[in-house]
Amino acid sequence: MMTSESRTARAAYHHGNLTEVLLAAAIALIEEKGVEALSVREVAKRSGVSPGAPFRHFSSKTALLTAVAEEAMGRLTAAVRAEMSRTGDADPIEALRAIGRGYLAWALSNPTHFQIISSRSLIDFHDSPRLVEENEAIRVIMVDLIARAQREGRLRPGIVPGDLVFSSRAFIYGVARMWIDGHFEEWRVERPVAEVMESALDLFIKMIDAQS
Amino acid sequence: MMTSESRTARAAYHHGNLTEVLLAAAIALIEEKGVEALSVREVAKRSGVSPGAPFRHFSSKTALLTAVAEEAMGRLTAAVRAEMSRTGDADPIEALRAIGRGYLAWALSNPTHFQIISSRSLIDFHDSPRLVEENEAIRVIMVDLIARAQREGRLRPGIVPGDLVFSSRAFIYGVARMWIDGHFEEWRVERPVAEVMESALDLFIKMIDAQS
DNA sequence: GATGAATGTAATCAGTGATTACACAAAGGA
DNA sequence: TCCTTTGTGTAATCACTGATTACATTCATC
Repeated sequence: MMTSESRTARAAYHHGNLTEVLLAAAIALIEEKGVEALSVREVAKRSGVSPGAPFRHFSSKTALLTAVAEEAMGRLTAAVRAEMSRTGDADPIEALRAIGRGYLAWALSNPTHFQIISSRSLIDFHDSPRLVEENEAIRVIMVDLIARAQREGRLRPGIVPGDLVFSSRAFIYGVARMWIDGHFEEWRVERPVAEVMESALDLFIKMIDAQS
Repeated sequence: MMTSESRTARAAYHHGNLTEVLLAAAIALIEEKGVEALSVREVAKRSGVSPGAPFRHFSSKTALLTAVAEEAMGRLTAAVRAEMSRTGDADPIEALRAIGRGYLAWALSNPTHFQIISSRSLIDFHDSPRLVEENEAIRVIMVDLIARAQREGRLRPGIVPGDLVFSSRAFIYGVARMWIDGHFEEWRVERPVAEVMESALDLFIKMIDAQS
C-alpha cells in the first residue's frame, strides 16, 4: 500500500505527478461535457501525454471514474457535515433537515458528480473502501438521529425508525435524481429549482415530525 | 407520415418488417446484457442484416432506444392502470397507493427498461409525443386524486396539494431508482426487496393520510 | 556506474456509431 | 413491357473508443 506522500514523490518521475493531473483533467472534462463525453484519450491529450499513459495510473476508465467519484463523495459528505454543524444537533429533526438540505444543495450545484457517485455501472463503488465508508458514515448519522427523535417523542406515532431511515434516503435521493435526470420539467415545476427542493424537504420533515 | 399498416406492408420488401425485428432484437439484447452493452451492430447481426441497415429505420442509436422506451413506457402505464383498476378509485388515498404499488412492482421486474425511460441522455424523451403524453397522463391522475383527497378531508392538515404531487413522485422515484442503481445493499436492506418497497410505500401513505 | 523498478511512447487490436456510394427489389405509369 | 421512382439493404469506409503490447526512457538505490 502506497502512502499519499510516497506516491506524490514517485509520480514526479517524468511528468510531475501525472495521477493528480489526470484526475483534475478528468474532472474538468466531465464538468464541461458530461460523463458520457468523457474519454481517456481526451484526458491524456489535455494532460499532454500519450493515449496509453493514463492506464499506468488507472487500470481502466472505470478506475479513473472511481477516483473521480472518491473525490466527489468527499465533497458531498463535507457539504452535508458543514450544513449539519451550521444547524447543530440539539434538535434531531432539525439535524435531519440539515442533512437533506446539504445533500440537495450539493446535488443541485454538482449534478454530474452526483450522477457519478450514484451510479454503480460507471464506477466500482464496492471496490472503493473510501466510497463505502463515507456513504456508511452518513447512514449511521441518520440512524442515530432517527433513533434519538424516537426516544424524544419527536416522531409521528406509527413510524418505524428502520423504515424511516430508508424512506428518508429514498425521498431525498428521488428529489435529487429527478433534478439530475431532468424530470423537473415534466412534473410542471415552474418555480425555481432550489425553492421546489426546499418545499419538498419541508413537506417531508413536517410529515415525520410529531410536533408540527 | 406513414401509417402503421403501410409501413408494415412496405417493410416486407427484402427482410420482412425489419423495423419490428430490430426493436425486438434490441429489447432482447438489453434484457440479456443491459443498456450499456447494447450496440447497433449486434442488433443488426442478430436480425441477420448488415451493420448499416438499422440506420434506415432508426436515424441513430438514440432513436432506436427511444423506440424501446416507448414500448417500455406503454408497459409501465399499463401496469399502473391495471393495479389501479384492481383497487378502484372510491378511496383516493388507496388509489394513490395502487399507483405506487404498480409503479414499484413494474420497476422491480423491469429494471433495465425502467432505467431507459428514466434517462434523458439515452433517449430523446421530449421528441417523443408518446413518451411525454403517457407520462403526463399519470401525472394528471395523481393531481386529480390528490385534489379529491384534499376536498374529502383525507389529507393531513398543512399539506399543500401541489407540493404533495411532486413529493409523492420524488419518493416513489427514489425508491425505484435506489433499486435500479443498486443502493439497497448499502442501505442495509436485508429483507426481500418487494417487502421493503411495500413498507416504504405504506409509511409514505400513512404519513399523508389524515385518517391513519 | 550498473541494476531494476517505475513510467511514458508507439503501434496496434477489436469494437463502436455513423456516412457514403452502390445494388437491388417492388410499384406504378407510359 | 419497359422504365422510372422510391424504399431497402450492402460494402466500404471514417473517426473514434478502451485496452494491450513491446519498447524506450528515466530515476532511486545499491
